[in-house]
Amino acid sequence: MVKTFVTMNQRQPEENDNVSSEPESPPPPSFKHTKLASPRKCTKRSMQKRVVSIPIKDVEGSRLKGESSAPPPDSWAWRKYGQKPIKGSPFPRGYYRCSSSKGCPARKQVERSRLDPTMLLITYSCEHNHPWPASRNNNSAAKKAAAAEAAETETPSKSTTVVKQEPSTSQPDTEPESGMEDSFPGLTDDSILTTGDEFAWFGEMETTSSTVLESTLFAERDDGEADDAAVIFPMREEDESLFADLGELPECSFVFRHQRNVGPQVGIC
DNA sequence: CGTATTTGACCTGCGC
DNA sequence: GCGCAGGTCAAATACG
Repeated sequence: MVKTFVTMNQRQPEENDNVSSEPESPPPPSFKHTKLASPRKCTKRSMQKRVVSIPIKDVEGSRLKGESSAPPPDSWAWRKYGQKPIKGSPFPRGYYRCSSSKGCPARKQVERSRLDPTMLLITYSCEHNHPWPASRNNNSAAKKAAAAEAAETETPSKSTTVVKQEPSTSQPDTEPESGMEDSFPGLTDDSILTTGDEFAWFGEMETTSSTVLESTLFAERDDGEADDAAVIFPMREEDESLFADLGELPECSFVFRHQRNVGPQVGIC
């Protein structure tokens, strides 16, 4: 339901490789067997991230064993590969790797919001320009997730989209009232859409009810205090046009069909 | 028995 | 250069 793409460009200013036509080679499937730096290079330098915040109640159906940060079900299979306590946060962060297909570079981190423990912050990341696997729901995890989602009886609600900053140290959620353009003057349509293709898969992410988008992209703002800023804005026409380009993705339309009954945001895929 | 999760150790990046 | 924190690995364990 979230339909914004964000490019992680938080370090070297010259890192325009996010929009480069020279895609970085995907990591070899075997890199995990070593402890070399390549995987980390992938995550830090050429990784795109997208942060989604959703109410925990919306994912309760999928939570297991009272886990504090169980991920909500979505169309992809995720395999947990780690969990770490985060400094300053009472809640651990879970690390998940995409298991929908072999060699899938996508990862996501799931943690509770420090400011609002009722919210789950989910950071999706994928190596820049790495194609998202065409297939999905092709393993037991995906099926389980789908089943959990199906079992979810809560009524989808709200259609508010929130875009906020999320610096690496994590920040509390606040709720400015201005729209995206006002809050993020440096953010152009280009800055978002240039990664749309690479993040096509993300348009498929199925979440429930309200959605919060958070991005470190905005952490580069002028005053530096924006770290704590979150911008909540209703999905509007310009936003729809912003996401319109993503509509060309066939699977995106799948999401649209899937959630067409939950509100106008489903049409902005 | 195969797969997923847990968890301690290890590695890397970054700030001081 | 050092220490800290975040991120990942991989062995052990749990689960279906």
